[in-house]
Amino acid sequence: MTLIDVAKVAGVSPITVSRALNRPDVVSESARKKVLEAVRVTGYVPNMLAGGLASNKSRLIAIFVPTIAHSIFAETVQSLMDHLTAAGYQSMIGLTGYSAEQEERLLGAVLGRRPDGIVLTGTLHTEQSRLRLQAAGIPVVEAWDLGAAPIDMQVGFSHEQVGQAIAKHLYGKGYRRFAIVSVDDSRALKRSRSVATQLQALGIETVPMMLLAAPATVQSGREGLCRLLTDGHRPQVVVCSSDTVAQGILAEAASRGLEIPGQLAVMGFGDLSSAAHLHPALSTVNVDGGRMGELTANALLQRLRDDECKPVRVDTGFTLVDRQTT
Amino acid sequence: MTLIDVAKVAGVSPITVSRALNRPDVVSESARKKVLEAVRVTGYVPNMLAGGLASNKSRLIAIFVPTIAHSIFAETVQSLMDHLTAAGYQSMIGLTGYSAEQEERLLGAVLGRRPDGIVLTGTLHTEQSRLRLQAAGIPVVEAWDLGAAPIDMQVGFSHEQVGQAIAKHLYGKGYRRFAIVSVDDSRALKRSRSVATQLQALGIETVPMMLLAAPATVQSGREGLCRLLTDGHRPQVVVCSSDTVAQGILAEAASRGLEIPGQLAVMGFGDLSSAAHLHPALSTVNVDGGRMGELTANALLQRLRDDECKPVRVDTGFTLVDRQTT
DNA sequence: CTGTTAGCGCCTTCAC
DNA sequence: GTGAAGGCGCTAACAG
Repeated sequence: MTLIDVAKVAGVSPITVSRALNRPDVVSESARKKVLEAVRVTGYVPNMLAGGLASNKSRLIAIFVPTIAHSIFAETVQSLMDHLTAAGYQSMIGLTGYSAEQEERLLGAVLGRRPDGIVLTGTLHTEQSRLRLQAAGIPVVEAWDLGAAPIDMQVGFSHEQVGQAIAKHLYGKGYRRFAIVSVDDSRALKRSRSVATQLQALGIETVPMMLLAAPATVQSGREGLCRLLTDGHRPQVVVCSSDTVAQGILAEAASRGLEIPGQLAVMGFGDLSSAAHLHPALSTVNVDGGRMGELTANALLQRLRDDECKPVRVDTGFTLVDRQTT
Repeated sequence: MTLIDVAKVAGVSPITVSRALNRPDVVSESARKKVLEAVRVTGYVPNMLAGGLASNKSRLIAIFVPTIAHSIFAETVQSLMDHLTAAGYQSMIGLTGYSAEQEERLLGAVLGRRPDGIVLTGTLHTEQSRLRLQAAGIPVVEAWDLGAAPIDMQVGFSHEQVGQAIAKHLYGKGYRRFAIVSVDDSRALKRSRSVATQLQALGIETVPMMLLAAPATVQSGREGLCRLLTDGHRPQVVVCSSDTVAQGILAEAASRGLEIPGQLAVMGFGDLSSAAHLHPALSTVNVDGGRMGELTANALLQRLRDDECKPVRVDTGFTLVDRQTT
């Protein structure tokens, strides 16, 4: 079934069918009716490969995420996809979480589909990849960060500020013996280092930090606490690089009979909607992933409509939620 | 940058470039080298829209999932995508979790990309959608179920058997006062009803069942237990339609000071890798989502290679894990 | 092993 | 408001 078949059935020229489907307002009422009816009768499904080739527009947005399972970005991606779908765009998810080599292959394959735009949630691992992205000449939004040297647009927050907020808040509550359990990922490290730096500025000399291999798992969180205690550290509060790590800490603490937050307070980090029920006394820094997805979609769609509009840079902020009674 | 540019640089004809890239084995060593070098120099990225249009093969697999955030299918999708990527296919995720109307539009849009195959994880909501899928004439795999009237291939397990296994196991442990908290989703209902039916066969007359609106959330799980208790039920064990619901039950039980599993035992259901750390005494029926993804990919890839191979129907089974000490 | 020819299904441009 | 011609970038089929 092609446009031509539909045109024959409708008794108009192929181009009129195309217009009736893509720019209904530019076609007469009667022509549009005939075409729509013919589409219904024939069960015609427009071929977007052909359409994209001819128009040089794919109506496709590529979304890069480190992983999809238990991802801190899940809400963002869901919301982003919803908003893009509503605007008539489709999304293609690329999983970057593995080797840098695989990431480059993936980028090549995705770029081959000629997406109209690209969203990055995690970070691209190689400079080469960043260059190819730039070379593609399409709008790019980096989400979940507000780092230096943006490729194009950014929608996110400052990981340094998160770390500072955590340090100040916990210090203000009177804690003096800290520990950090962090995944070895660039943004997680930004937050963790910022916590340590700020604590030092407040006079806390030593802040033991356990570094775990990415990706974060509950299991690695458990191990983090184990090693901390084995090494002889006795923190009053553990700052985690993510809620997943925090969950591991909580599980390990439970199995050791440690009272939360009395004997050990825990601070997590993650998406607003995912952490709420992990533990009644788990404090967290929350980010609204859904909103970030929406803002990302808006930034992209605006640029897609108006190529010359100024590049967006949105600070979505974050919220420190204290659930500790102490 | 087009194939023709590369051909000029390499000093061969366009078709040789095409072949060097797509079927390297049918091209001479020297030609291949020249082409690869020219590709490197030019930074050429093949246009898959054009390629797909010409060859009538998109190297694209569509994956339909109800939702991506906190999804029971996350591991399956991740694994599936990994395996498809390794085989040179890209995946396009469609989110079906909302209105039936939206689902039909989505299906139309996705079919417009001419995917080479389709994977369904959740169920399609309308008959119309099923028909369009059949009409597309491409391989379809339904995952996470082994229901009657398969569209094409199936990789999954029997939800009825899950229900029966749960009922028999808990009855065998001596429980006599049951309750079910289930989400209102076709497969969840299959499991929950099967539990109730089997319990009745074992002589348990009344099994109160709380039905919650989909999608399952931790919050709805909490409410399920609240309503159960408010209604005067005092179950020894609550069977949940998913781990997410179970998590809600656990949270609510904790806030009421109910001992798990002494005062209230809980049975969940879900993916192997996600439930492990929710609660030390949470029993579950586990399904290996990663393996299901792999088997799904294999079924699809095999069919894609050999169009005439017999349609696959794989029972992946499930595992009942009892973590209760009682 | 390599090249030529033709066309995939649609949209752009320009004319009416 | 509608149509005719041409081409988007690539590959199938056939020829050499």
